[in-house]
Amino acid sequence: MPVAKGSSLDPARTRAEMLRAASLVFYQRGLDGVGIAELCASVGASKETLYRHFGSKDGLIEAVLQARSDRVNAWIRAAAEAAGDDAVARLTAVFGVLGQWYSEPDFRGCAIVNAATQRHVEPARTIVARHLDRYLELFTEIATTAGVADPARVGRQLLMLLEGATVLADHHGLGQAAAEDALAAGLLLLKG
Amino acid sequence: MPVAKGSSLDPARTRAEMLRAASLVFYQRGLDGVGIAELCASVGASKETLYRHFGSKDGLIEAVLQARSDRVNAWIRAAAEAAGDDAVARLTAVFGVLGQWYSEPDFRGCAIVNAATQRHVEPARTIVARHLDRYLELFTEIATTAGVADPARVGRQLLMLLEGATVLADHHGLGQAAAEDALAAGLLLLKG
DNA sequence: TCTTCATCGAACCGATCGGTACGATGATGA
DNA sequence: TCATCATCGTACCGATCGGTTCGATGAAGA
Repeated sequence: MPVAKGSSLDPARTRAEMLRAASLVFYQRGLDGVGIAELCASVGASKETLYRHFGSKDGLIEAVLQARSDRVNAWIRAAAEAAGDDAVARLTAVFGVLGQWYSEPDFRGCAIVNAATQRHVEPARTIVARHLDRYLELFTEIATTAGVADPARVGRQLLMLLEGATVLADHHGLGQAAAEDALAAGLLLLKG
Repeated sequence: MPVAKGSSLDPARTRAEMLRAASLVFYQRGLDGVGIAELCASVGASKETLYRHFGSKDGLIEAVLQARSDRVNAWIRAAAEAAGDDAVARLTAVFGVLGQWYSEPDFRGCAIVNAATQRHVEPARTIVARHLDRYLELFTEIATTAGVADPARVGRQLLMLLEGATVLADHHGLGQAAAEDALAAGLLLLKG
């Protein structure tokens, strides 16, 4: 049998699959660019199931953004920690994975920042603020390790380079080159 | 009499007023966040007039973005040129006006970049690309004047700082401080 | 076996949207 | 004076949207 009619699989599995599909399509076409009905059809679920899991479209969006923020943060953190304790090596590793990301054919900028741009409402603004805070924490650590005079400021400046590089990679076709330029500027900041 | 019923004023004046109102409300609430009917009501015009001037909502959006890009470019250029020929003074002037902008209570990031994020279609992407090109031209000029080794790269890095500072000012409540941090980093880049 | 529960699929709802059509109104220029 | 034109206001259209409801179906646990 292809798909069961009743309770098909693990409910948690269904929920995760919805999150995955929604994350992809929201990122590619925007939060208002895809409807609930189409989204449900794409994962073979019914609206009722979606609304039981997420309550509303905004609830789904919030869950999507939170999951994506967690995933990106883990990804960047892992790259930094795999590079060891040296500040230069860690920063190089971070912009290295960013460069990979920028080069993906479906890259469309930062999904969390993009979403907050489309929905000027509290939940989205809160999630993007926390997302940036986690970046900031990492960059401030790196700046501290590098022994710069004002690690907090250098952390903010590194974060600006990251976000700026993301915008240029998206809207100016720079791709990997954006990450390289940003890294070069970041290394200069670390040297003081 | 409050408002005339027939051809009220200069048609060009009506068009400009529509552009102004649309620019504001699209910026504050997003392209999909405001409908044509409400927009027309807010300027006391009829839908027929709007569609005669702009053809479609997308046509209106395109005109709004183009006008805003021109206005921002002129604003930044004027600030740079008023600062004289010195590279440091010019860069300081540019981030000075950016800091003012970031401090405005209704600041919501770069309207052109935001719009391109909401509409992944060609016209918007083209306008944002040209918008960034004009920034890049200015920053490359400044880098050249400063005598850095690779003015094109430094120009891109300065643009990243601008876009990154814009994102942080919007989503992290940094306001003017974002411009100051970005300027400090930019000055370091100009020194090589 | 019987009950409970998650699920599907489809119908349905009210609201809103972008866009069009039309009659009435008044300003402009011949 | 008369025709032209831009405009308003309103009604209307088809489509789409987020969200709800309901009967049928089947899996899991008592």
